[in-house]
Amino acid sequence: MKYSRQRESIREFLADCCEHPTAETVYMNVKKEFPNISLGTVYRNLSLLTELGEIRKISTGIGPDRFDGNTSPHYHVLCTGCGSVMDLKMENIDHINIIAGNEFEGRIHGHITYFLGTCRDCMEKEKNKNIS
Amino acid sequence: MKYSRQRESIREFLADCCEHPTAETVYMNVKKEFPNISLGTVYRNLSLLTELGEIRKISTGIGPDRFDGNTSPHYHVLCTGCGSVMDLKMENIDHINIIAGNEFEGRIHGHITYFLGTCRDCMEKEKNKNIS
DNA sequence: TTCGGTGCAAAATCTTTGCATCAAG
DNA sequence: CTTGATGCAAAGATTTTGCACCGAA
Repeated sequence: MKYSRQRESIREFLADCCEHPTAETVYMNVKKEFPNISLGTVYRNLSLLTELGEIRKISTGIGPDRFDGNTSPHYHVLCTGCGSVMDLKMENIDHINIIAGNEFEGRIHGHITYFLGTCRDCMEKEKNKNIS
Repeated sequence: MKYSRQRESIREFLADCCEHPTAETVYMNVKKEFPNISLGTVYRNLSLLTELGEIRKISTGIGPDRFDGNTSPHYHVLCTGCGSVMDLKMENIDHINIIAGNEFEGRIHGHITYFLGTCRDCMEKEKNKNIS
């Protein structure tokens, strides 16, 4: 594959970014370095990097897809209050693949899981609402 | 909520349908009974029924959302070969919510999980390809 | 020089919505 | 009657793609 400065910039942005930006957010940020970059290029490179396994795509079905520069195996929580996506520090749960495979007449390769929850900030807000 | 024959037909189709149709597929089928029904009405009712908990929405991020008339707790496999979505008979894995909550500074309500796999048909096809 | 990558804009895909009309209560 | 639901079509939101040009090798 041929090198491209735009792709490199996207990769770097995702590596440094601890949130889980959408394509649009990546676009806005990479635009600072490459004012002429187009959204199409961002999408093309995000797909490419996802296929190469250099970044991960997070699809929750709620709003646009998000991307994660951290490819080490880990899970996410989607806060149902504010919609933010956070990393989750937790032990491996790959055993659920075995459980799923027990009565399935095919092969299970893996799973996609994200948790639904309420983040600390939203819990605060709830608490304050109940007081007032 | 006011009764509507269209909504009832959508609900019935999903209850009888053992696949996991997309909105488009629901539309095509309900059209047999209500030739004038519009896709907008189908979407409106699918959202409504999902909110009421009478059907479930399955978002995999691959292709359009799918819907499931079976609301009893169960999991799905997405065949990476043919894209079909199948029910999975398996024991409850709600303990992963506890695991996820252990080091999270908020509350975990639940999880969305689907498995990736190869269905029996696609395994057959793979086998035949290797022979020929 | 070659060929893959880019920018741009148009299109494709999926879903939601405004509005006049229809039908359930 | 009243009000929510429908049909239709237009618009929204997100993502993909065709094509001429540019830049990495």
